[in-house]
Amino acid sequence: MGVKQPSTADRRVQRTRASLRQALVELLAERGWDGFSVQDVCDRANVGRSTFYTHFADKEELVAGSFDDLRRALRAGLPAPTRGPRRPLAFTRGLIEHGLEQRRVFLAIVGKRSGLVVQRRFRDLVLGLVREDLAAGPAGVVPREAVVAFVGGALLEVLTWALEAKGTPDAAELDALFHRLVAPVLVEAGVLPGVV
Amino acid sequence: MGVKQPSTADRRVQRTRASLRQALVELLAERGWDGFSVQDVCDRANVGRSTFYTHFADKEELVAGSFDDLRRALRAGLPAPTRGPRRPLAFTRGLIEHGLEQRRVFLAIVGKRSGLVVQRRFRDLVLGLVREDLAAGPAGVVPREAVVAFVGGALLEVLTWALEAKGTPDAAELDALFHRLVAPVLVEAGVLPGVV
DNA sequence: CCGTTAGTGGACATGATGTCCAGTACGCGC
DNA sequence: GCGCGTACTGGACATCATGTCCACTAACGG
Repeated sequence: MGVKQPSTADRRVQRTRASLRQALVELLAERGWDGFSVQDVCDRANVGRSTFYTHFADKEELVAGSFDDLRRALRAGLPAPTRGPRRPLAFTRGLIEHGLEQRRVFLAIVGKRSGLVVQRRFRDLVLGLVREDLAAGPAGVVPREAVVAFVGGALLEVLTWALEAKGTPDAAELDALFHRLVAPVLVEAGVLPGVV
Repeated sequence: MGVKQPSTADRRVQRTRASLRQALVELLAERGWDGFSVQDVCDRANVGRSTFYTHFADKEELVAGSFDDLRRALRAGLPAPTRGPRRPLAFTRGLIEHGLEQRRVFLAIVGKRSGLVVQRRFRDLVLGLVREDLAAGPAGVVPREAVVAFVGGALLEVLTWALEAKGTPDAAELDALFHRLVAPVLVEAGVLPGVV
């Protein structure tokens, strides 16, 4: 899997990797996943192609790290756990904001010019966040994973819809819209205490 | 786009295309989208590779036809419009049944060994069916397309979850589960007349 | 300041794609 | 049935991206 022979400490290594990641994100936004080759990434990053392969096995392995960063950012941005009833799926606000800000990149991830690996990775990230969030709540009547799939899928597609929409939607409104639709689902699933 | 110079009437053409489609579906189920080349399809179908290109521009164009067939099958399988209130999203039953029957193929379409084109095409198919279905209902408070995205995404992921689950789920139960979760969404969106 | 480690760039093998063409065989209409 | 036309054959070609390898150079860190 990992081909990372170079010792992470070395400055040269850090600069090389940073350049490559940067170039990758730019090219992804500009041309879509299939729109550029490893050679292109190296050209833009000013890195020899053979160097690329001493760090990453392929484009996919390179992109993986960026997703880890994103995941960390989204988890970090959560509001402090206040007292009282926790608002479920609070992370959606950050996700939606981030998505609308970095619209070009997210469109490349989620849109029709994406690549399977990228899309799948993003989907796993979103489903993972939903899963973690719901894990905190009470067990419901419906299988937990079914609810995760239902809610995660809905979130993914609503976000995609918003990103592909013509105008620039408002993050707050969009988040409210999603929560309006998802709340009754959580109640029905018994995950959220609601009108019994 | 279409490279179909051969006249569709000719028997040779029909046999050739049928063989290719058949081989495609088999290979898709066996090896996943990236697991085989145009050459492989031709070998299995007993068709010259150059012949392939006189019919289709690439693997993607070949697979497109199969999806058209699937869409037609799913629309045809709907119950006759009985009097009284129409049950919304009735097509899900057929979709789920079909998916569980043809599990291997569907896993190849929806699973992690799929290809972007295939997944995207299937997603469009499902969202299209949802859109058509909801179009029949009353306009709601929430943007129609948002509801389509929400419901379609949820359906896609629940189906994926079921297909990837270890055991063999029951189609009827699964359909009931989905409808249980989706019903309150339709009510909230104002698409389904419910408890006001 | 020097030894170690990373980066360079070019060569090479591989494998898939898509195009083209001359020859063959098969279906269709007469 | 027969022959005309069209589809299929298969192999050659050009192209392109991948991934590996290696001898050489540069720069980091102790």
